[in-house]
Amino acid sequence: MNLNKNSKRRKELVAIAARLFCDQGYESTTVRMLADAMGIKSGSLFHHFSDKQEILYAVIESGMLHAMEIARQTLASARTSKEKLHALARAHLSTLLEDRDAHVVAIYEWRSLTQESRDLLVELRDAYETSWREVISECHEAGLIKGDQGLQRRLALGALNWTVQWYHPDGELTPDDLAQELVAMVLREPSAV
Amino acid sequence: MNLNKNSKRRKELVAIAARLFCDQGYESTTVRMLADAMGIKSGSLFHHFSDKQEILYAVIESGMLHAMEIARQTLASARTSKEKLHALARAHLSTLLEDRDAHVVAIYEWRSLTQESRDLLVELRDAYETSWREVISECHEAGLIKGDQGLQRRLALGALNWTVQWYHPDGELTPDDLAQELVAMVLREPSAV
DNA sequence: GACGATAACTAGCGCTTGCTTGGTTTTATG
DNA sequence: CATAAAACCAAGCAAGCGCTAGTTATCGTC
Repeated sequence: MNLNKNSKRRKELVAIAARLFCDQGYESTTVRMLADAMGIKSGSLFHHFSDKQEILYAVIESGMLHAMEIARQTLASARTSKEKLHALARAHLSTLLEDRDAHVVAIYEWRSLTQESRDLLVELRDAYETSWREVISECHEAGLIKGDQGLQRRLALGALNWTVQWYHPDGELTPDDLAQELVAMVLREPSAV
Repeated sequence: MNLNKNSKRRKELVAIAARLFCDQGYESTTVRMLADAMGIKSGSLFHHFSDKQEILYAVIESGMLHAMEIARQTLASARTSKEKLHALARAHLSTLLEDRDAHVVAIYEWRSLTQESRDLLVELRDAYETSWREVISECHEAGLIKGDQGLQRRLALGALNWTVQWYHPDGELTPDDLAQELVAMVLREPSAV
């Protein structure tokens, strides 16, 4: 089996798997379907991945790493704590759209990961959410908002994650509108949309 | 096959199926597992349901019907539009907790329904969301809030539905705390928690 | 106590699943 | 241009899948 996790070929395969897992679900996607979509035979799949679950892990991990990178970049150019909150919301929506397949899979197929894989990914997610924790904490220190920070963070992230259920970027609402409205809700400011 | 959809026995079986589907996912739950948990043999399952997918449909339908009933009751005793919004949020959280299995299944296993089943359940869900549409519209007419009503409804329902991911009622936060905070966010009032 | 209806059982069919094996072709590198 | 590594293929195994067919127990009703 090829162990090079950063090979270009592997990334292609992971993206293809993400699409199938997103469209039909992990359990309903067979290794034969995956292989067909990848243009190889099902046996060849196991040259790239040790088993089917590892493909799922790779899909979710790639989505999370990408999300963290985008958040880091977007956050870099934000000054005030309100700007930072907006930056996080905007970055979150960006990855949810750009990398939709992987994130839908992360949300829906968590259960199919082995415990070991789950533990690894929980670490990644916690690292990501730390940015949110810090920024919301800043908003509190700046006096922009009061109350339970953990609750506010979870309600906000919930509202954002749920957008994969209904949001299509070809409508009237832009991702920026969504981010604006969410920040307004969290900071209890009048709606700007 | 037994066609009586309201039999007590069938409701028991549906509740058991809900638990297994919630814990392991629809595709990963075999008819043999279901039958074991029900205390019958796998063949006997098909005396009660025509196929596996019908069990999934029954689980989700029961959760939705229950949610609508709770919402109807809770709404009846609310007077002001703010009270109504709180009532809806509280009712939503109640069913999410009381009937957690069914709602988790509804969220995660939607994809495994046949198109026909999905269409039927979409009608139910739309009927339910109409309550939300009406109440949020009332809040706007009362001048409590401005902006895009559909966006606000979706962000609110998203935040609520996402609670199944993290909320455990044995912590410090009560469901009422959650409802209060959500209403405060939607109506842009200071946090009360 | 015979009857129909309900609910359960036994046995297994036909097919699909994830994965393995053993060997061949392609690609990259010194 | 020789060689190793990477990529692929054809074939198939063992296990498990949803579901069916035919049969037997249980129960209220006349």
